[in-house]
Amino acid sequence: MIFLLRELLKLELSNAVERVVGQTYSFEVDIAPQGFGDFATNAALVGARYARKSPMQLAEQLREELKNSELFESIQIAKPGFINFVMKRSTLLRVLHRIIELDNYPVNKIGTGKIQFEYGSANPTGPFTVGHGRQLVIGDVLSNVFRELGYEVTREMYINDAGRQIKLLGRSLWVRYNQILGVKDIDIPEDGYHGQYLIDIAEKLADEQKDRYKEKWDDQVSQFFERYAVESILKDMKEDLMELGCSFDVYFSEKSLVSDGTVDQVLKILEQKGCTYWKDDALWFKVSEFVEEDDKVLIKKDGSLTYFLTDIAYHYNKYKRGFSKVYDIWGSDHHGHIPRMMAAMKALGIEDGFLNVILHQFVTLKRGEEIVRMSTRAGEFVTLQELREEVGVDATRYFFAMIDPNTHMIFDLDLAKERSSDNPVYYVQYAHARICSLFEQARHKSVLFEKGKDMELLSDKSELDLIKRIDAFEDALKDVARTLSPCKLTQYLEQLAYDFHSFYTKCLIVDQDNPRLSNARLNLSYATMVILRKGLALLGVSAPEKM
RNA sequence: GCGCCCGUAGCUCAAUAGGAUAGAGCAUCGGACUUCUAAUCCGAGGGUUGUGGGUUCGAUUCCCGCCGGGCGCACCA
Repeated sequence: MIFLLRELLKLELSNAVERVVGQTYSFEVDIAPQGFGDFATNAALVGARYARKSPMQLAEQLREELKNSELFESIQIAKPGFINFVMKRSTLLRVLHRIIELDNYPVNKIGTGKIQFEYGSANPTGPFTVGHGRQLVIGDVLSNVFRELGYEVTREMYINDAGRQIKLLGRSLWVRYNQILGVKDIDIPEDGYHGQYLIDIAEKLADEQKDRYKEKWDDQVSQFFERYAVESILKDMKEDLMELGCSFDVYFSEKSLVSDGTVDQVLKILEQKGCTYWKDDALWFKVSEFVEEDDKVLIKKDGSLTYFLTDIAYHYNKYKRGFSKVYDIWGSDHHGHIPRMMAAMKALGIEDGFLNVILHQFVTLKRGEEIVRMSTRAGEFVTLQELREEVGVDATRYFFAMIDPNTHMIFDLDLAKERSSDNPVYYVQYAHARICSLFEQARHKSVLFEKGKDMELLSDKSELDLIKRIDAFEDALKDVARTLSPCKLTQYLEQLAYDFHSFYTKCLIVDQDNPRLSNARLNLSYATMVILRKGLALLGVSAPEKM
């Protein structure tokens, strides 16, 4: 049974449109701007071309058709052809009753099927940077929202524990270890890892192993240092994830794709389809056959595998696991990787739409007037941990969620630190804390809170605005899913908090002399609280009862 | 040179699959606490949406050119 206001309206309108125009088309229903009633639709504007009438004429006909509906108090038509609806108060209250009755906002489970979000994937060659933080938060929030909408979501992190970078990491650690043992004339390779964290790890290692590997280097030693470095760094990374409130269902090892034969399988398929060839002692994939890009190497002439090859294998593995769609979240510097991955998907016979890539732009850090340049290899960056410790988990998560992934983001550290109380997260949290204190007050003053009663007494504009906003929660979630941008949710919550704060300022909620009106307003506050909690939980941000 | 993304208030960002008067926060100015948390509310100022065209009832949004910025263009990942 439909109880959301906009859903109800859309249904009635669709029926009317079908009767009047004789066909269906998509249109919008929104909360109307100030002075244009409760809700507004562009149905007549969009439909004008199908109906072969002017928008105003069509609007008039639709109004006539809807005249007898029980939902509306009145229907007006405005300038180019908007139809504006004033709802009956009893209609507005339906949502509220439903939420109170369920003690929850029942989101329509429109999602079907198994999907996957892959994010936070990083070389285990150093701690997470703030850039990773952005990606982690985007992925985590999107996963939460898709799950809320009914999808079966797997959160996954790909661990690039193979390849040249890992060898470099092992070598870099070995150099640090030797430096600690006093070996001179030994330096980290030019393109190796120079960060302080490797010195820390080397110190621990030197402590454990003494001079066992001093000035000794062969394949076995190399492997030992690689493993030691990766394990140490992974441990720190997982701790970081826990602190940030990000959990994954699967940590997928790149190495495992070789050992379990997936890579060979993929190579065989590509060869069979004639998508590969040998040139200069290397194996190439015919990217150019599928998209306008140059061919790429799969197996290097030294026999080692490229990242491209293992990534194809990884996505083949995802496909075999039965996901209907997978979403990869990558930094924008990887955008060049998209066309060739799409080409590979085609070559493997995987249907369009399976692989979806969400790119996020870089995070620039600003300290004072200075832009902080960041590079993992040079060891010049601010870690996610430092950021989290400076501004707190709630602010970190909220800040990353509130900006569209596609927007280049400037993170002002001083601002985040010094003016932390100006962060919008506190604005939303404060609304929740205020509601909690209202119930405290009600108990204190012995004002009775009875769920689901007296709500017909709600009539102030601020009260009705708040109801409409509560109603729109599901649309906010759908917007997040459609645009793949968590900022739609933070924006909605700020709107909701704003509507609540206005209502709070204008209406005395706990009033001993007016117990029934108080109860009505407590019910409205309660419904608001339900949404705030739910929304903040989806963001992974706490909902404090006191501030 | 080619490709991807971006350009909106002084700053950080929004603006739903083209919609009505382009919105918030910070900053600036002026109001509101003897009554539920002033981390709040009410109001004011601040914009030729980088720029020039095009598409149409209507463009911040779509298309083309130009200017400016970020990022790619590896047998790195």
